[in-house]
Amino acid sequence: MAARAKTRPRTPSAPETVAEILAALRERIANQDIPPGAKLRETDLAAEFDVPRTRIREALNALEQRHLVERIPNRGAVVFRVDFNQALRIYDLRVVLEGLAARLATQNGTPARWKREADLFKGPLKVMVDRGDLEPYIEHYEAMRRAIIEAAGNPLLAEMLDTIYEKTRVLIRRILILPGRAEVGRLQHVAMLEAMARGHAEEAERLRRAGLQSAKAHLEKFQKYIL
Amino acid sequence: MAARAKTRPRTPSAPETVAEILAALRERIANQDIPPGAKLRETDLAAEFDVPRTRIREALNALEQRHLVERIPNRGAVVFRVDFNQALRIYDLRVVLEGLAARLATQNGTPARWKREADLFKGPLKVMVDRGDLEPYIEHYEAMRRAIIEAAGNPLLAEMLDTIYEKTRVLIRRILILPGRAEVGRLQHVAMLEAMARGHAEEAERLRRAGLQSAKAHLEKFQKYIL
DNA sequence: GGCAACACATTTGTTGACAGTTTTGGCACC
DNA sequence: GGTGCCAAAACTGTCAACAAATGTGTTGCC
Repeated sequence: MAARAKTRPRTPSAPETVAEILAALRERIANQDIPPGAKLRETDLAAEFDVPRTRIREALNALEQRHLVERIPNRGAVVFRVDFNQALRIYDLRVVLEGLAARLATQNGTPARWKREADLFKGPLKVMVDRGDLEPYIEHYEAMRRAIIEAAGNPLLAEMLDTIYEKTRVLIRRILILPGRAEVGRLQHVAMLEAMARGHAEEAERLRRAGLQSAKAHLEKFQKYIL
Repeated sequence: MAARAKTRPRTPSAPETVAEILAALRERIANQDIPPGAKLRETDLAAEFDVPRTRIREALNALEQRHLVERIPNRGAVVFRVDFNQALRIYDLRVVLEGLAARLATQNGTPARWKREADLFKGPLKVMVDRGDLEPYIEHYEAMRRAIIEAAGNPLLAEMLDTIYEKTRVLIRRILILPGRAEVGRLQHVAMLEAMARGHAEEAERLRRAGLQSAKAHLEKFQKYIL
């Protein structure tokens, strides 16, 4: 799959289409490689990606519609800054949307799938948390989360969660690093996944909501350490 | 407010900016003035609005991102068709998002506001439903719904609900016309609004969710009459 | 030395023109 | 009379040049 000369004559890592440029910029903003408040100059980006400026403009339009950048007339695009209140509002949305995802995933997926996931969180992932080895734990958490959203089978839901998750991705990591938080979260995930393995959709939804509410409470409590 | 020569030299009803054109097209698609499957030709729209084609293109890009039109390469934009399964998925989203809106509105708004609304649904609006005078009833229902979303005070939530509501606006009307449905819905709204007036946020959420679940059930039951 | 005003450079916004692709209409052939 | 093919028209996709606005640096005056 490395060399498909027809569709991609250049190196695979060079973004050229609007969609590719958009994805690259979304990634950078979500990782805060481009920090909040930073100005995105069209000319610079056009030079960097080696594409006409019009294409950059289209990508910036898309970012604006996702509220990842703010467009100030005649002054360009600035990376949106998520303040504390907005972060809380995003958590309110995550509570209900991820709750829905858990319910639908329970109805659509096989119990065995979630049983396997629960065992992971009880075994290897517990060891990681105990060791304070959080990076691989976070990675697997995100994979589990994506699996649930995927299994929910509602593309519109998936897109909404994408849109809001990328806005708080760095925040989520900062919450997880708080003392004791990772273990609390892990136990909540185990409880939810076991409910899913038993096929209890409503209970899975309730547990997912409770887990995110408690994460939100942590955010409020430790606001000054996070934002 | 009729004649502000500075900011709007022409008649107020002539859309010129991208935002205005976008709003006009969204309205037409939501009303099915432009029916699903219809092709939107850039040249025609440019001529109709008397703006350069590039501006139409930008509006179409925005519509594409909202999944209101589908862009087929070199073949233009086609109005998206919401099939039965997609309609059900949209209802799943409405259930949780409008439930959240009801909960937040209860927490943020004044009880008197919701009491007044409940009385409307018990008095004048009941008369309308009994008479089969559904058009003004629907109009007030939508106003009440907007008031709740507004009071929820979460712009991102408001935007998400906008995005999905406009896709099923015509469907909602067809469900409401089903025999007996309007009265069932009215009673559910009364129950929810009274919970809101009592300040019972969680109960309001639960009732809103139940109301929309029952609307979804109607949609499933009478699928052949609606789609 | 500080401040205001002007001119220049930089950046964003807008548009028409050109290129590529699909559709349509007509014509010849079977 | 129907069908396949070719050419022309119509439409979308791409871009580079032009226009407008903003920020910056310099100069002159108080």
